Amino acid sequence: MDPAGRFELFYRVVRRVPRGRVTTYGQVALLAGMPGYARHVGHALAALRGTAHRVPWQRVLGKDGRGWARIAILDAMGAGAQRALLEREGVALDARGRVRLADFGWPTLTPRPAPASRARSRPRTRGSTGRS
DNA sequence: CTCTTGACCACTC
DNA sequence: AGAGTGGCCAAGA
Repeated sequence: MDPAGRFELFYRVVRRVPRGRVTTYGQVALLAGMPGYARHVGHALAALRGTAHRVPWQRVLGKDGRGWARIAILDAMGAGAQRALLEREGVALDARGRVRLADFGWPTLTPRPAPASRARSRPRTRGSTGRS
């Protein structure tokens, strides 16, 4: 398949993000069936700059902490543009530019109130190389 | 071809 | 809470 095919896989996932919602690079990679490839999602979206696309790239943020996401674009202008677009969609960003996934996250996560016992059970077991 | 950087993520100190 | 570290893989210099 053509090289762009792989990116298309990510784009397809991003396109599923409804307006007014946000997701994270890692989540996109996971939904695309390529866990651990969050970085590639970033590259794929970066490749969209200035090109004709219908990918809501602004709805993809970097994960910040447990239930928060944050704009990960290094370029100040790109980051500003993303923030503006998100606000226009109704996504409320914190003073620090963070978004609460519990409110705007996608897909809708199961509301998991922090249990009294610190049984975290390690949500991401990406220790394995995932190869072979 | 090697080295560096990157729109990442999670763990550790 | 902030900084450092390791890991993943791709693209650009």
